Amino acid sequence: MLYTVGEMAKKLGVAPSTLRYYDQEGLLPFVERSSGGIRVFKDSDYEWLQVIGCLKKTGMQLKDIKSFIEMAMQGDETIEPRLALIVKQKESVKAQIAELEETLRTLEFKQWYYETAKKTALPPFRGIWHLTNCRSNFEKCV
Amino acid sequence: MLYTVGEMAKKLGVAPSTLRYYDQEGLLPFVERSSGGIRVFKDSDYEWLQVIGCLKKTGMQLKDIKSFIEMAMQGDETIEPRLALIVKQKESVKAQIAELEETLRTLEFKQWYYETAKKTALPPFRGIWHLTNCRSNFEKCV
DNA sequence: TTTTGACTTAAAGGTGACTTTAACTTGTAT
DNA sequence: ATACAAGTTAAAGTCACCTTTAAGTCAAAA
Repeated sequence: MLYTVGEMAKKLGVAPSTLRYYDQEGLLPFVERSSGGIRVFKDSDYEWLQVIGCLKKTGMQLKDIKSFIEMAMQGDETIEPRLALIVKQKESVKAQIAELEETLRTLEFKQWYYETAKKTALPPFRGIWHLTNCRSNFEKCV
Repeated sequence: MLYTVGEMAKKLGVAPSTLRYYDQEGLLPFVERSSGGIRVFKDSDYEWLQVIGCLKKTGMQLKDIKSFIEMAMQGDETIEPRLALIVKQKESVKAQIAELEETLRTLEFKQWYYETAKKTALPPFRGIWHLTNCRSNFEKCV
């Protein structure tokens, strides 16, 4: 199965210009061209693009994704550094999750605060600190 | 306790230029000035800045944080929309966590793949699909 | 009082990731 | 054969978020 840039973009849910930009930036060295110069995407290219998408979701920059793709194109001799990079990204994603969970807890406290303020028509906490599940690093209740 | 822009920046772990930029963008309407025009940060301003930091961590844009701050400056009459916004951000953060957890699972599979490839010096999966904990939305093993 | 370091502003510069534009080409459908 | 949608490129534009620069001011210490 073969695809034009527009078809592949649709399949991925991105703009065609995004794929052209990635190609220009050297992220798509695997994509071939027709005799007339038109990009021809294969199913295996879709899988490459899924890898790019996965790395992007980890917050990796395009230039680093490019390096990864270049390594992968080299073949099995680059398995070690690629593995190292995957492990590094795993740790990064774990840290991002931990930070978002902390942020979530802060938001939950703020929600509780606003809901209490609404009910009582007064700021909460008039000597009831010990009753609340409030956060140790307590912040201004805005 | 009072702070200059440099001291507050240090306390927050950001560049002084960042605080000046936020002020310029209208995110810090609460910060007062000395007679000579120097910004004077109070402890309560630190707490405002923590709120800004929290919202930034949810991925909110500066212009939306500005709206939130402006509402909070209005007082209790804006509690309802502020609560709604907090709840919305909570959902957004939950979705971000879910996506990162999915990404993490993909990375874990890739790590397993590379480690197996290293051991066997051959790509994994030669009829052993059913033995693996591999992902249903299987991707090219790059 | 003078020095010195940190402050002030407006304006320009930088970065990352695209998107848009303009002029042109390709390739399929009638 | 011709039209036409969708492809091509280089270059410029956009957006969010800062950072840097330049020229000048403030205020605490020597």
